Amino acid sequence: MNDSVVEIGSRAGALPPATARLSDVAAHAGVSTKTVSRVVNNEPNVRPQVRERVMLSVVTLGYRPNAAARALVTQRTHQIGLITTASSLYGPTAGLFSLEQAAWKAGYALTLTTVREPSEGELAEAIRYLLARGVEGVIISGATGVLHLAPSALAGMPVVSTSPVSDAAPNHVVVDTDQSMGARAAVRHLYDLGHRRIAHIAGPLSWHAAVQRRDGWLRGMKDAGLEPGPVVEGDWSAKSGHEAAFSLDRAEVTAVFVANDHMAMGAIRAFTEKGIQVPGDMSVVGFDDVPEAAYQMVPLTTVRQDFVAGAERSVRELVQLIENQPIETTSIYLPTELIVRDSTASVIALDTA
Amino acid sequence: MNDSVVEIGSRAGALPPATARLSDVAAHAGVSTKTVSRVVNNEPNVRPQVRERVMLSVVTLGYRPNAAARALVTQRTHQIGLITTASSLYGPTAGLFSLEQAAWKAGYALTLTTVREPSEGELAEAIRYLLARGVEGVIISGATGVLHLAPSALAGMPVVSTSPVSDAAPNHVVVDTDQSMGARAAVRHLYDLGHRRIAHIAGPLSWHAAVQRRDGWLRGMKDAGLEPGPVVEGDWSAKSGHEAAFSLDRAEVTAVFVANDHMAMGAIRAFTEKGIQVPGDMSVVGFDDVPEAAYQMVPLTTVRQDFVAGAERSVRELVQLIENQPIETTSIYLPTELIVRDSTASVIALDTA
DNA sequence: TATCGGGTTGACAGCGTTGTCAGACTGAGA
DNA sequence: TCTCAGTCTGACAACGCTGTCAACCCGATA
Repeated sequence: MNDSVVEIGSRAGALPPATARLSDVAAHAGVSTKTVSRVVNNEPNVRPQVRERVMLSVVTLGYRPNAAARALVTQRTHQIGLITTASSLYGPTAGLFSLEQAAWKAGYALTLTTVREPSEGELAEAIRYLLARGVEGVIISGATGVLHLAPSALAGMPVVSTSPVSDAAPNHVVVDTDQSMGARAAVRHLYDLGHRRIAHIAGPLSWHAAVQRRDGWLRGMKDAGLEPGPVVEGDWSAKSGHEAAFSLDRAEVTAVFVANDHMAMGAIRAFTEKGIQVPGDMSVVGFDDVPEAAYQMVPLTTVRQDFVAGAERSVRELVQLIENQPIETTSIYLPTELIVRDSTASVIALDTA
Repeated sequence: MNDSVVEIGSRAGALPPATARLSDVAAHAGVSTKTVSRVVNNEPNVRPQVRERVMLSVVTLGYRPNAAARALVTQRTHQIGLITTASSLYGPTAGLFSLEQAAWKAGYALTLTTVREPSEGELAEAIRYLLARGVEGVIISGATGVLHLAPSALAGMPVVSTSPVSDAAPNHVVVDTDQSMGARAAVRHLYDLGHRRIAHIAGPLSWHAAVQRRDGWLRGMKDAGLEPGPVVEGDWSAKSGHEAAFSLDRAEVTAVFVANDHMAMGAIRAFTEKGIQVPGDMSVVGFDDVPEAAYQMVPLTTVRQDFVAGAERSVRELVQLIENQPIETTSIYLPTELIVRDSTASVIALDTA
């Protein structure tokens, strides 16, 4: 007895390669498997002395519970699936790690799945895949327009997504930042600076987020009594922002609301190439507030999203769904924040120039 | 019989909510569970007629195999764990999705884990966590200096990482881009442009990648017979690049090799603020080739890494390790590519200016 | 017709764990 | 000392699947 204590204390070298089972621990400690199970799961009704002896055996044998066996009998896997678009866009990515941390804290593991294109077919395949892995709920992030999820494919599984779903599913919550409000704030900001002709460089309109931002811009223009300027559709990339900006005419437009920061960077670059100064001749507002936005040659005015908060909220809602706790609402929209930097300026300055 | 065929054909409405078991399918098809198992697993020795009947029952009942039960009996989970740093840095992130796709293709699911700080303790915790989840191998990405992995913690589990491991473990392969060579190429490029006083803005030197790039720069300087300029350590962020650049003296230095693109962006911004033109007065080379690097106000000369190739290779090696196939080498270094754009210029132009 | 061999099928055990339930043990009170 | 309630402990079945092995069927051959 004392010997083994010493051995543990000194972190005896190699652990047994083949992992011990509950019954091995039981034999080693001289108790039943059930008692070991109780100790391992921190259940009550075990004499402290026995508990200690069992724990010692657990450590000595390097016992680790077998997740599959446990899942089989408890019918719980404590796994949640994440479906996201396979692109290193800042948005979907930024939330990813917060998602994992939140899931970890809640006692769940994250299984990752990607879809190239958020088509109904690919989505269904991803869901099947996760279902087969035994996940207890799914988070659908970033991608896609309104989701068309065959309810049968989901089999009643809890889902949290950033996009709304066509058929109102029973176990579904939408958690997203309030894209539309963010866009309206951007327009308002430009309006307050005296801009009246404001264009929009949109994201790919197959994305719900892109539609939301465009609609927010439209709404903002209408609210201000302005005629919406031209809209050009990009694909979120700096490259596409660069191209889009080339098609914008300085005579028609004094400001652009761009659907994300990377396109905004491309746009600013394009304006510069055309001899249009930002913000002197043209104001630009981005969206996302990527970390490097503040350190561009022209620090970017942009709309900040709180991806961390979104991720945490998503996990919270999903876990509530999984554990059958009551949920308050089925759609949650998180606030955005306008960050004013140097890429926007008063139109007065322009006119006097 | 015909009835059910029709029902299937018309995609009869709601599927049963509780998922059917193998025995249910067996009963429905009038065969043994073993036969259903054979059909589901595509094993031979089942009469085509029976096979079809079983498949029909599978579809009718909406049967999905129970992963836990399967894992329990086969002792295989087909899950691999990913440990990565919880930051939306471009590098670790860019490979993530390729990793998932490669794993999917190889028939494995990815379980995600993050560590805040790649300390020995956090790493051990993450490994324990993954082990408890039953992963068959682990990929450690991005983070950290030389890994100190207690072999006991790993319990002989296959590991692929981007950083080398202190104790040579038996089941371990390193897959990384050849950071050092990339850095040397950058220095060489600056040298060829006539630069002789070249500084370095390094990443956090707790990162293996940062050390590699700094050492590559040092080596490149030595190879060219140059005295290494000052080194300033950043934290990968644009902000830190901005700060670092402020401490660099134009009188001492005509070029900077920056350890990643985002710091390079911050540095360029800082130089501009100080009235130092890039590339006129100062050449800057980045590292990574982030998508927006080409669309900066000063398009960035940088060293491109192929994250996709790295991810695919990592999965390939890990799967080989898991499936006990022979591996060729225990460390693999992928090539980089120098992308020359506008942030570097000949030093001649500088002198004449 | 009897025998043989291949393809096909099913009975049964077992993977490692937890839930159920009955039994054993304990100390307090009569 | 005996009873009783409460605490502790273990035997056993079950979770859903696959591996093993024996049994069966069939046509071909002797």
